[in-house]
Amino acid sequence: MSDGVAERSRPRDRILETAQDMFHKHGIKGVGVDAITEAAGTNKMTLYRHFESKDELVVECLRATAAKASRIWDEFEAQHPGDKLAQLHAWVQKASQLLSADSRGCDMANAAVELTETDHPARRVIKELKEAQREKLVALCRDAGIGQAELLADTLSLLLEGARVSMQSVGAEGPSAQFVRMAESLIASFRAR
Amino acid sequence: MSDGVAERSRPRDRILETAQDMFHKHGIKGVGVDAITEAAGTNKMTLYRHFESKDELVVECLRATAAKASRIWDEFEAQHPGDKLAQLHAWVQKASQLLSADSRGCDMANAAVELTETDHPARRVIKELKEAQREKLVALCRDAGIGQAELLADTLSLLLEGARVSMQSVGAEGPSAQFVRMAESLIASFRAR
DNA sequence: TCTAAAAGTTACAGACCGGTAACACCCTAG
DNA sequence: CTAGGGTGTTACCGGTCTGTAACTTTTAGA
Repeated sequence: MSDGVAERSRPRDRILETAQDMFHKHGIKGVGVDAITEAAGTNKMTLYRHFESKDELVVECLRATAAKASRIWDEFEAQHPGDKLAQLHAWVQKASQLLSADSRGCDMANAAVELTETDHPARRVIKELKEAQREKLVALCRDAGIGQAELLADTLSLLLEGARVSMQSVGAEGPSAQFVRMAESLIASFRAR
Repeated sequence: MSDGVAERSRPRDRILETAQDMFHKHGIKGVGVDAITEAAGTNKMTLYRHFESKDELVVECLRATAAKASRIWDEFEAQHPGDKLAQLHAWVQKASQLLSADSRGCDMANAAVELTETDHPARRVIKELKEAQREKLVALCRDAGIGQAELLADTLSLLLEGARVSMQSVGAEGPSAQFVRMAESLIASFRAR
């Protein structure tokens, strides 16, 4: 009898994974630590033995999701070794998959919207992780031989960020439905210069 | 002795205006009705005499901000009567002003991120108001003589939406700093077709 | 098997939340 | 002047939240 998400692993791992899922679905302020621990098949005391506060748990969740995202970049390299342009197209393809169905968008962006306290510990790591992702995309564009790599990377970033939040306000049939077409024609346009 | 935001107007108006400001700054779940009424120079009972719940207050706030935004479109027409292309450039200019300093982005998008309950009354109006804004921009692009008006409007929408959320995660010096350049070169590119 | 660490259990503190009841007040229209 | 609606005040309800204390049970390793 498995608890679905929560297999019999170490409680800390179960809490981290369950928290990621619940924060994503219901928002950070929309889910309490009691609900997390119950869904993870453990209890509140155990959570507070592994994480010094809910805020720190949030930080760890964001780091974990960023680590998962980072692994996707490794797949790009594995699928198209050395072919940076193909990897860029793979990025577009992967990004478009994030826009299907009922996804609730980017956890880091959502957290930035939700956690308005300017001194919240998560704000630091959100900025760090987002900047790291940006530099990865810039490097990919540059290595793909595109002249204005920073500008293309930033444009693609904003398009994706916008598409992921647009989905949450008007749904997947809104402007975000055209993401792939926008991104591909942008890349073509930049390559033509 | 004026209370800053809260002049001596009708309590309902003060509550509405104060709530808009506080929801924008601290988020919806980040501010309680007590804090709103206190800042508005009134009390909780008066709030509940004018709004049947906090959720309904949120809805009214979103409608109010949308109405303000709608007034800006009238300015475009007033400043450049009949010249739809100039109005489109004015839109870009106005949009870029939303990206300066420490703005917390679009209230409707933020609310969509924050209010994860699928049956929240605000979700209806967010979708309605966002779709209305989209159609306005599509019409503007079309009337400006651009062929693929829908695609340009959607691209500009996603860019702005992305820029406004990017600001909240990495700040105004991130990708959103290039918004004007992106938007203008997009418009030029669409016009050249 | 014995031991020590990890995990579970129960109860609780203190704060905040949305929302309501009852009552006193004030200000304006008639 | 008076009546009545809008407003202010205080107190309260029931619920939820993060975080902690004290204690018991389970688990894993030597």
